[in-house]
Amino acid sequence: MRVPLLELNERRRLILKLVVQEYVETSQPVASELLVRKYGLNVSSATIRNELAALEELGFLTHLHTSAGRVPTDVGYRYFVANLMDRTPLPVTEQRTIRHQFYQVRTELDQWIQLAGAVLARTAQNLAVVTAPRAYQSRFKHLELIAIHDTTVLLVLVLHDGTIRQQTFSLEGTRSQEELSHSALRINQRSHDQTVVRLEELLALDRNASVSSFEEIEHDVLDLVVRAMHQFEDQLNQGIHSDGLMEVLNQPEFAQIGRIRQVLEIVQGGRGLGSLIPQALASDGVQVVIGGEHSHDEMREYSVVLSRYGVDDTVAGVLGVIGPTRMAYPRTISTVRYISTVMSDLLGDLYSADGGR
Amino acid sequence: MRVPLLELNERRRLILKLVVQEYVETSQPVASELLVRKYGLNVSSATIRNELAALEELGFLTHLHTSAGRVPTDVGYRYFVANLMDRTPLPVTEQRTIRHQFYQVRTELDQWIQLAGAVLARTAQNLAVVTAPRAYQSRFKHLELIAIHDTTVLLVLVLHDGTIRQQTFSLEGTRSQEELSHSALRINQRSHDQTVVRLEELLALDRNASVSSFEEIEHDVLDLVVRAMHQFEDQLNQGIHSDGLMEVLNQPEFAQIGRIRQVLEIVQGGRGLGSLIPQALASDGVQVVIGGEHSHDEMREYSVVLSRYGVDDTVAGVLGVIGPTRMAYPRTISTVRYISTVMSDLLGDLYSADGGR
DNA sequence: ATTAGCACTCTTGATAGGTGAGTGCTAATT
DNA sequence: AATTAGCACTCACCTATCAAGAGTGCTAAT
Repeated sequence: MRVPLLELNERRRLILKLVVQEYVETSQPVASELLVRKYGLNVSSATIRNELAALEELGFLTHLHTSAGRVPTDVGYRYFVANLMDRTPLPVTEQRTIRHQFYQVRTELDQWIQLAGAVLARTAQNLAVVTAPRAYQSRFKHLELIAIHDTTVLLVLVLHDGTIRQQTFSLEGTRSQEELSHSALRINQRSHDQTVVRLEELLALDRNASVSSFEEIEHDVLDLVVRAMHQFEDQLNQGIHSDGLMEVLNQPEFAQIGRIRQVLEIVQGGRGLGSLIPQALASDGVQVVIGGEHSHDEMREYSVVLSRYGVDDTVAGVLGVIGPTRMAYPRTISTVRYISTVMSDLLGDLYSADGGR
Repeated sequence: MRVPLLELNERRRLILKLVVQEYVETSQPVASELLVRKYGLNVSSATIRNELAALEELGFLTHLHTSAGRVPTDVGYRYFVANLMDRTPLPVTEQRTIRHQFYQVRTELDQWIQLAGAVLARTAQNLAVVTAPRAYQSRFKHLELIAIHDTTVLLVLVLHDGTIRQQTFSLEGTRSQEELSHSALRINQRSHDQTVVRLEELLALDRNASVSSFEEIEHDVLDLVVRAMHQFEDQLNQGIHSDGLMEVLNQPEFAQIGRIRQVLEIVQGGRGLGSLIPQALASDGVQVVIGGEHSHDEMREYSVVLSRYGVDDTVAGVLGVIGPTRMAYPRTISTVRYISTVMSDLLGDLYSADGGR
């Protein structure tokens, strides 16, 4: 219905669907005879062969060599995902198991990310990627200064989106914890909910003013804060958490180390992912990019299923799965969709309607 | 000198050394002819063959098959490490490069760990592992309570050893930031530098007292703190940071995915590592365990070079390298040793003589 | 003690033949 | 017009065989 140009009759749709499902399951080229036997089709294998040849002519299937069974092309997978696959959500029992695990560790953001990666990787049997949720514009929320010893101070910076940065720095002289706490209080009062840009303005203004409202140490601390926040924004695409290397090792596609190296490069270097993630952040629902549809050559042999998660226009991250084009799309898509809603719910608890103040 | 039983004459020592070096470099079995040609030995290949046969008889070398060159056994590597290898420290230029990188990111502990892993993996061309430094007994240092919204509060817990834990929790009613800060202050004053055990006693005492010195919310928070600290101590062997998968993929030993899976299991599951790390923590200097010397079967094909790093009896972690027994021991050992001193120095800045108060 | 010489062993790579799975086509059937 | 039985054909895959080459181990000479 959606793509009348590529409309197929019922039988061809069924056959294409079966070929995709069978190939995804067994990773073996699918033969005409097997389809007839396994699925009890009431036609002979010769008929199926004719249909397979037609589907190949139309670009949905290929051959590796003359006497091999059929294998879906990227176009075939795309048609399957768009028109043929069952769109059943994740079984309720699985939903419960997953949600339960998240509520078990309802404590730390980092753990949610780890858990999302682990669950995704295990259920999709592929490599999972999760980015930390990021506020659209990071705002200062709170800082603490803690005397470590003598002249060393630990700065703990809490941003509006819940992320925490810590770093140590050295002072010229010694300060007591009381003095540090006092400085922190003064900074917190003046900087609450400010963006980096605003903080920089504030800082510049104060430096030029004849009577500064900040002490020297407070200036230094704010400098650190500004630098940390900038650094943070630059890291947007960095820090992609991944899991499931063990899983992909079991996929026959990764029997040769060359493929493993490729995937490792994609996940670590992230050139190919780098462009997909902002795209997914800007979209709603689950995005599926199949093999040759990728704009980056290095990803032409892989498929990616991504979804944004987060709270409206407040804070958002991306999670998804990378695997060979021979991927269990229905299951992967519903898992990605479900986990993204769970993560969104969890974030929602953190940032209610008032936007996290 | 050290092991008179296994004392070898000069020529055999030289030949064993050359075989090990040659095999480590080329990963090809070493032939008698090659040794003569490449190293200009003033004897014939037949003589070398006799010596090789003798070294094999003594257990230092093997054969894969009759017409193959010699390969060191684990015993051979051990003798090499103990008696033959050059013990030159890392070249000063490399030392400077490495130290420079650490001072570049002199901010966050997590970054030191990451950097140590990255540098180790790259220079040793193998898998690097780094555990976070842990205080021998974790003590409470400081906590902060930050109002996220309505009833949700972010608890930031700073431990004595510089580690930071964060988690959110919900309150019954609403509290202002001022109230929360006040509670935090009260807890901080009473709990500073206490161990978990002591905190629990304090908490129990206070609960039984007719007039409690803590408010209800403060009890709840302290409960969370105690639980977090316990959880933290249980995690001792967890959270091993690793790096260098890309590196090991280039080693010919890992041409088959079976080996990759093995190594991944060692690093992730850490059964084999689990017993080595406490051992390394309790020792001084660099520990080398070669192949069959491992007590865990799963590690019999790998060698491990580990070193403790840290400050005296205050805080310590472990870092090292895992690779095939065919490993560049001199280089790996000096790198591990050097990076452990750098990390120790950095930690020393954090915990000076007074023990980090 | 050393070494030249040589037989012997075992890997590696190439080649060839056999097998079987699966297609594509043709002609017969419904 | 669609379906199908029948069969030739193709190609990957496996196995066997062979030749070449590398390297050892031994023997006998130095």
